[in-house]
Amino acid sequence: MTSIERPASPRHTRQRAEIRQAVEEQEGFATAQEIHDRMRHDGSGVGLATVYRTLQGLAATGEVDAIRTPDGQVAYRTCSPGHHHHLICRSCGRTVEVSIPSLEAQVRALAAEQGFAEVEHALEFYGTCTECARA
Amino acid sequence: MTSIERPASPRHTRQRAEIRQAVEEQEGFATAQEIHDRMRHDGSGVGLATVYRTLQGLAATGEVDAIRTPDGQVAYRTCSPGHHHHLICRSCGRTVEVSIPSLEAQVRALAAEQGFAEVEHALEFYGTCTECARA
DNA sequence: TTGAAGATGAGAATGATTCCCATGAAGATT
DNA sequence: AATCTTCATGGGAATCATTCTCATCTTCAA
Ligand SMILES: [Mn+2]
Ligand SMILES: [Mn+2]
Ligand SMILES: [Zn+2]
Ligand SMILES: [Zn+2]
Repeated sequence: MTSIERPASPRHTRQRAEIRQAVEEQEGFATAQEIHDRMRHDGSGVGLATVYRTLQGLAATGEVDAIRTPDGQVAYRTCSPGHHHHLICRSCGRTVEVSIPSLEAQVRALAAEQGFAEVEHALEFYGTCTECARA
Repeated sequence: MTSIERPASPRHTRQRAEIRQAVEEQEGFATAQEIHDRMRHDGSGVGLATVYRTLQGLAATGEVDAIRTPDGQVAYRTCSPGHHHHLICRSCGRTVEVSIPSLEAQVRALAAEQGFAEVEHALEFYGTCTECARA
């Protein structure tokens, strides 16, 4: 039998480095297009498709977090390691990482109770931060 | 000053009735396109745009629940009233409604703690149900 | 240095959702 | 019931984020 293809470790390229840096510099979440725009504005010539591909890759390995915004777009951000969720300001994008240990426990309990396996969950909070509240 | 436009109560039309019924009959969540397909298959001549518009309206009034699937599409379902979340089977679509009182409390606490206002959250669980597990 | 496996970029293609607008119905008013 | 105003409908075009294609570079192991 042939062995199952294992994803080779990604190659180190200038583009990948630039993209990684762009995501690290930014505050809050940004979409592939927004990141690409900023890179372009800063003189980079990286292609949009490459930004999409690379961000997906980084998200797959957990190097960056990906969420789906309420309007359906995917947004990325460099986050602290480990499982956590986000409290995001709808108007300015300010993001606070939050972890809810008791929730994680209940999720496992509920899943087991219902006989569900391999349960994943995505939880994001959207609100208005103090700053934006007075405006 | 002019009064702010208030959304007039929607008119009762054959299409709206058909769509409402289609959503009620279905099990689990379905996208506008899936619902439209099924209606078409059952002899209805309702237009796709109308299905999209109507489902959005029903979701806005809370008459149906709308969620965004992991792959980005919007799916609808008739649910029991009140705030709750869903445990959804990735392969067969079977859906279980769950409510997590302690989570709701912590959300309010976290929001207040961080000074965020008008915080909303969406939480859905995706897993494999017992049935689909043995297959 | 070479070559094979990958990565890139430009533009085309996709696909869900929204828009547009001419036409058809709902419902309030005579 | 006839009329009128307003909203709803539908079908096809338009959007727009994301993915795909593929010819052309790069990386990196040998
Ligand atoms: Mn985070
Ligand atoms: Mn429900
Ligand atoms: Zn803010
Ligand atoms: Zn199942």
